Amino acid sequence: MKPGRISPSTVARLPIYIKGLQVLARAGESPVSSERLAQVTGVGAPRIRRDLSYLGALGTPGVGYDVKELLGVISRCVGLSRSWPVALAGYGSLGAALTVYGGFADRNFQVAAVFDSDPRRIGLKVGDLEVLPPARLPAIIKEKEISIAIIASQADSAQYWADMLVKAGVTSLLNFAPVTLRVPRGVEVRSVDLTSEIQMLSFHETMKRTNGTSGSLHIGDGRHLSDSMGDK
Amino acid sequence: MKPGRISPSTVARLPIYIKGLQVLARAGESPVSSERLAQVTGVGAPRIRRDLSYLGALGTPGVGYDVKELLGVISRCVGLSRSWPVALAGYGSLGAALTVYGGFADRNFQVAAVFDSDPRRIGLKVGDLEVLPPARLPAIIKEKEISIAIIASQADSAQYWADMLVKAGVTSLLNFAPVTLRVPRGVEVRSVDLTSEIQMLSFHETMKRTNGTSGSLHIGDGRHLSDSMGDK
DNA sequence: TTTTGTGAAATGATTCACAGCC
DNA sequence: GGCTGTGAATCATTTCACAAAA
Repeated sequence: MKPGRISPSTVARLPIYIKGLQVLARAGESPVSSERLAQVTGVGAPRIRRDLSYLGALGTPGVGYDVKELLGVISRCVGLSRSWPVALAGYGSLGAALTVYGGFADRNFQVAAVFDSDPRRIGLKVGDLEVLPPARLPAIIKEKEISIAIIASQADSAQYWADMLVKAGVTSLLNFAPVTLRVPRGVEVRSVDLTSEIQMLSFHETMKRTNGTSGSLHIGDGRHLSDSMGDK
Repeated sequence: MKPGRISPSTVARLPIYIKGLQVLARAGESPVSSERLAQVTGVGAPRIRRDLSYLGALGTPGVGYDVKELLGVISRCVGLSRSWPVALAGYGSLGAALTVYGGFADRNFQVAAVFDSDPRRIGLKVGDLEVLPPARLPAIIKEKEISIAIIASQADSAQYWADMLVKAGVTSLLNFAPVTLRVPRGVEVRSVDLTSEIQMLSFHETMKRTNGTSGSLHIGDGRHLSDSMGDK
């Protein structure tokens, strides 16, 4: 494979490996074989070996991978060697839940600014921050050098926030609103949609009831996590 | 293509088509060409035509697809011709936000039972339901014939809920906890993990800063997708 | 003329299988 | 003996390009 280029499917699995390795690290289990890591992550061992080979030769034949070292390499690769300030657009109950949620507890991602256009929410305290109006967005994004933002607004204002965030310099968006965002080239969008996810599940249930009762019918993209299609 | 078999990638796009078609239907735009639908959904026109061909011949050459008819076919296919009772395991702030959210407003999915193991939460009112302890789970799942569940618990109890739900008869799980769930064959799991999603974004940002400044580096799985909930 | 539906080609991802190293 | 890393094979998905339909 071409150096410097890691395939989307592989990128989608790196967080899974991180999660699995963290569990193993806490248990003091090291080294780990691709087979063992396969048990922990649910990803096939050959895929794991190929994915890891993209990050450089990391394992020792006959032994396996050193858990701490591997965790370090993957973490660095996905950018966890630094802390990322994140902007949140939309402070409804989902936005509020997200600020509390565990993902931010690890300190690699910090909510650095919260915006909402509803006057009843502007000024609310969020930890040591407060909810700001859209007018403040461009200056704050630049001042705090924020490049990642989460959109947790209503569907009808999601594109508005996306446009404003991108214009201000944000190049990665995590969208929770149920709309397809239009963004310029070079801006990465990950969308997480409860409706879509649950529809995929009801599709699965519908197939199980319609097609024969074959329990081995396997629908779903295998990605453990959000995605795409291709999820993921 | 083999009848009865729709590829995972296609399934992941059906909700996108539904969303796009709903927009077009509200605008009274019909018929729609694959090219037009491509503009609205961000999915390529040839992919759309092939995906739709899996559902049976639906379009009229030279004209396009009838929006209402197409919406009906896809909706039926993903199981939206009936209503699905859904169980929620874990009633923390995320769980609470999910019950409020838009995804459930369309009445195809209704929260039919809420469970939590924290005594301080058991008994809380959730609409006309109340939060129940794990001991009540098996009977309720059977009684209400629930086959789809959402896990919105902490990471450390997610597997516990998954095991209990599956044993009670649930065959589709939507997991919001940042762990890889182990489930038997035939059980479908979709995982939505804020941490993973945001790590994929920080990977993107890291690559942009590391590799040349090429703005066209395209990471991510291409799913435009979108998804879920607004912030009422 | 417009647009679908689909073989055929191209691209991408996963698995196999084994040489080479510890 | 055990396990990694990887070329080759397999499998899946996407795109191309065009014949047939309206």
